[in-house]
Amino acid sequence: MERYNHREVEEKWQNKWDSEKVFLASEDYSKQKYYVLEMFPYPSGKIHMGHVRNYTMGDVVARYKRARGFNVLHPMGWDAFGMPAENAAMQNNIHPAKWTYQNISNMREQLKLLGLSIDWSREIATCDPEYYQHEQRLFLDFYRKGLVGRKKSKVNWDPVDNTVLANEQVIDGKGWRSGAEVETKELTQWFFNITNYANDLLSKLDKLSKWPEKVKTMQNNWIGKSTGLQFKFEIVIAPDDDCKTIEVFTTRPDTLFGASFVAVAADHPIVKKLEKNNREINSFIKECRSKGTTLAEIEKAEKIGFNTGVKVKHPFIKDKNLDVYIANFVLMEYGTGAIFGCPAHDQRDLDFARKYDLDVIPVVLPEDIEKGKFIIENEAYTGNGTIFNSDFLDGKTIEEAKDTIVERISKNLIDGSPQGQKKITYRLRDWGVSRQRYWGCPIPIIHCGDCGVQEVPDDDLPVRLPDDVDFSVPGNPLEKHPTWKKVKCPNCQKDAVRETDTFDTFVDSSWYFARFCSPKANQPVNRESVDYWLPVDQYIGGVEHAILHLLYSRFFTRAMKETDHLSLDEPFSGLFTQGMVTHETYKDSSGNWLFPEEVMLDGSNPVHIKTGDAVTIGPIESMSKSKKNIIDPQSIVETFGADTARWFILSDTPPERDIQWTDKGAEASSRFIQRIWKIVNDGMSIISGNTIDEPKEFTENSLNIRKITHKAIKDITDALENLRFNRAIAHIYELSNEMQSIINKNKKLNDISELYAFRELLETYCQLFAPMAPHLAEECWKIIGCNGIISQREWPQLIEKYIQEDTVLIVVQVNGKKRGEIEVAKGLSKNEVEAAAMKIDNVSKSINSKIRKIIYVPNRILNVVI
RNA sequence: GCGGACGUGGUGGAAUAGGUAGACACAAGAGACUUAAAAUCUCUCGGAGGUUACUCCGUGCCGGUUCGAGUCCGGCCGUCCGCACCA
Repeated sequence: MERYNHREVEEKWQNKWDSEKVFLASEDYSKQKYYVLEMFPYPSGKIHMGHVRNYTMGDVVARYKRARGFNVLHPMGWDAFGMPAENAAMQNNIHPAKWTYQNISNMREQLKLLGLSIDWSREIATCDPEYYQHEQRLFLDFYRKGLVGRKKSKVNWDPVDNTVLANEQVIDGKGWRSGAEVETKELTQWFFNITNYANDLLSKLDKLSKWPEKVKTMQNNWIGKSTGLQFKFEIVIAPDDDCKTIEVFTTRPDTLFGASFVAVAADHPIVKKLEKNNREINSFIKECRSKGTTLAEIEKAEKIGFNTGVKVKHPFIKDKNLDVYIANFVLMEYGTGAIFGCPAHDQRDLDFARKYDLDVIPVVLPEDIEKGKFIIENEAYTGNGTIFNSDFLDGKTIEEAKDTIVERISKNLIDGSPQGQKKITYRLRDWGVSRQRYWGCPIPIIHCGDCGVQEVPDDDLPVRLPDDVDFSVPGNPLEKHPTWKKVKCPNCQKDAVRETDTFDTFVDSSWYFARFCSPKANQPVNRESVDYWLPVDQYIGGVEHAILHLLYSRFFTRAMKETDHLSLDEPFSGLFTQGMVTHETYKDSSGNWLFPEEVMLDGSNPVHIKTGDAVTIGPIESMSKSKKNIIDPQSIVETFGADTARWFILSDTPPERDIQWTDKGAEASSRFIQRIWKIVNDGMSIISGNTIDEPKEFTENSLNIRKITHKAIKDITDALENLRFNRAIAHIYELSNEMQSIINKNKKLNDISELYAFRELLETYCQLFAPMAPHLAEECWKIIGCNGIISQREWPQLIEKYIQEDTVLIVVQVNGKKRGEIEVAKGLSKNEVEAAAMKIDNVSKSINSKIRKIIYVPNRILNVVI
């Protein structure tokens, strides 16, 4: 027997699959389809272990479903627009397109080495005008349907580089390149009106039964539906005569009598008026903005406020006025950008009240506390109770009080309209898609001084990115390009300018799954194709996309339905979110990170290979370039082969959890690949290579072999159906151990039924591990003399009768503790099992008092309670 | 800060419906084969006690429900992820 040579074998079968077109999806729409998709990669240059994990999982599903007879669509493409290409252009003076396409071609080669069963004929890259022209078409279709709008929004502005910064480019409030203090600036930008669908996106989550609960919960919270009261405070002391009211939103109208202040966002319209001739307010607002633009930063920042001097009238307490503060924790994006604060029953309001010495008036009394003894210290009371200190609400429950307030306030009229009404608010905001960058899909709009916003006419699509761009000066190259933006207005033919913003790359990835169905269609999608292939049956990717990408895709699907491109709402019927790949980290004595290949073990002490210096092993973290704890998949594939890499990445760790890459584990996987090869070869020799027709009768021994075979079919099929790849592999190990022991016990099999049973086992074995280690499986299939390509074989059929047992093992407990076990015929009565159990010495010994009751779970457990 | 998850031997993990905790693997140790090594094959492997039979303890911590809890409930501790311009 020759040692298994992964280099030769893997290349051979990859070529064979290619030349036989084994993995092309069929356009025969009468077949039952299965669409499996992994989130497509950003072409950063090299594949990483996260990709290996993601694409291997998808590949196992694709191969398994193909074997189950489905017409499988398993495509691959590139999320090819984005900032890194522009950074490369600036740093290395290489054109973003050139950089991107080099990376794509490099990564494509690397992916091919993994032996993925991908239909490469459908490959797409989002930076290709062939792709993005259709995105422009979709944008215009959405625009006409009112799904697109323009509004002002804030961006991070680097005043030195004169450029907009992404959140990740702002480090400690400073620009990453210039180091300048980042400012916030308002720009008019394009938005998709995702909030139109807020309720639909929320309510249809329930129907996504094959999505992880946690992702649905996260989306649910993200959309953040809340029902409350929106009402106007009348202003008593105003900044000017135009300001008559401030409108607030609250989910706790029942606490209105506990209100002690009103707070507005720093960019509330009223603040803009106040700010004009007030230096103090001006500097306060600057301070608010310096705390950062992300939600996390804002909410982590210390709660600060500024008393504006404006006062409003309490709607129900005569002569009571509330001070209006500007507060950094009130957000313009949510509700009305203004709130009333009830410190006794909201922690944030309480912290604020303590800081500025405001009244704390409790209005909800907990059930078990007396009125006089209920004191709020430093913890707000948010629980249930009875309303008090609240005039006409006293004695009511929270719910009753809410209803009463809503009713009363809607009857108050201000200038003839109700002072307030019940209102549903969402946390979800419209999706800002404008980016002031070059390497993205141009937004197909023309701005005319006279006619305003104009669509680019259909005949002029696509709007292509210019090739000749200059990255030597900071800022958007499209803006700075000498000619590109200069066009005639399609309406009046006068001079006009193109929109120089490009799309957020999330737009590109919000519909690529639909494009894969008909990647060459001359409209965004071909209706017949998408109607057949969509939805994606199994989508697999990182949990970091649980909210944005998935929500945007769900929105796009709805918008494409409304514009007659699709006929469904939900793009992904099954979703799986995989964990990350982690590795130990290493640091040298001066605290520099080291690559794993720079470290070796001297005895049990890690040392630097070159210098011999001691190395500290740090915590296990997800692989990242900055910490250098990365393992290059290509070198793993070269050393051990693709099957080993695939095997390791699927073994042991459940797919949704983080997996730790270890050298030992990779070596063990490699050894196991060799072991399979040996078992198959040894197996062939104990049946002397025989092929036997199915005999009429089976010996006990051969029935045992068939039991092993069919038990394995059941276990591995179950595991794969549920994406429990680690368990599928554990069952392969188990099966291998069984086969090993048959081989050890029998130098040669002679009985016809045993020969038949063992050959069945050998063939089944190869088929069962084929989705995980496909190259090895093809080669083994050939060695055992089977024809054709195993990747095209039908999945082995489970025959139930071979795995049926007539006896069961029943555990006998006394007071819940195991005291023995008995093997009895299946389906025995409680009395019979009881009698058998009492015969066990250890059981009768431990029953030292009267039996109180006996619990019997048929065929499982008997518990004697004394 | 808000939201979401996770926590089981030296290690990764298994336990599908509340019913034998530790499948399978890694590491470690012992043995067989070999002139030797590698490879391969076989066995042991949560802790404590006991010659064996077996007993007690044990799934982050504290409490609860139950005949029975890794699994369900309440509270805590720890770790990780997301937070709208990274993709």
